[in-house]
Amino acid sequence: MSKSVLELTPVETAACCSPMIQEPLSIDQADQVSTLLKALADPVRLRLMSLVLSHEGGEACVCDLNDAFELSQPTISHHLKVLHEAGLLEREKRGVWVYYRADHDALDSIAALISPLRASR
Amino acid sequence: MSKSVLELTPVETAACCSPMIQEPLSIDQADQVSTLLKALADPVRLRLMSLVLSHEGGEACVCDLNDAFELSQPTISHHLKVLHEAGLLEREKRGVWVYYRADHDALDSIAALISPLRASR
DNA sequence: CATAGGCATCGACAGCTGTCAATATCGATG
DNA sequence: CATCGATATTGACAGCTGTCGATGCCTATG
Repeated sequence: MSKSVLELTPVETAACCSPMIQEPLSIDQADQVSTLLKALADPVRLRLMSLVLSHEGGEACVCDLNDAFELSQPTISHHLKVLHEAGLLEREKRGVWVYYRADHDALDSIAALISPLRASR
Repeated sequence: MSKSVLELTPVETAACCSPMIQEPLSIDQADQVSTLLKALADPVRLRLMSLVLSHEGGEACVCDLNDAFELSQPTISHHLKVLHEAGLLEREKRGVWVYYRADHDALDSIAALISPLRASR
């Protein structure tokens, strides 16, 4: 999933407009976007994303992430898996440690839908 | 809930930065944002939002919305209630009909978090 | 090669979620 | 005031989700 999930027509790509304002989302578009939003719509996973994004180098080791929560290690591992399978986090194993970094294509897919709603009246 | 749910410091409001990049989300911020995202993270509710947003006048009658889905009337009513209670849709009864329109403050709260992620790297 | 530690997977379980049929509510209208 | 039509509420149920303890896998290191 290296390409943006949400395919936009030229009209939809215009600065002012989003598929959500320009015209109703198709069923397929809604399914794709909701998959991404479901992955993000959890307080633990939001904090995981923000920890990775704000960490130096834009990546964080699982060991660091575990320490930021009062949750069991399997639970954090589960949340990281959800984010990874949704395409929001990339995983890289280096030696004993596993590092996660944000996948900006997936973030773009969400932002492309949500951002244009901001300025509209 | 007429005020933005997500309070931003001046630094966070700067054009380039989001709380998610600038520094990790607080637990409270994550809880608030995830509440909004949970309401939005459903294909039916995404389509409902887009139908309301793209409808002329920025509002839509429940009767129109029901016709757009092959779901029972109580199910659509349930989804509208979820969006309304999350603060994403405003409800107004006029005569026999009920009209829904988007609450742009709530949409701003989400966009303020997500939009800045778009340009980053 | 035995051990230790970092991380993932498995199995279980309580709680939440989406859906529907049935029913209630409420305003318009005859 | 009796009825009808537009929405909401209720109750029920299957399926999904977040969490944990136990366990497995893999890599470094002695």
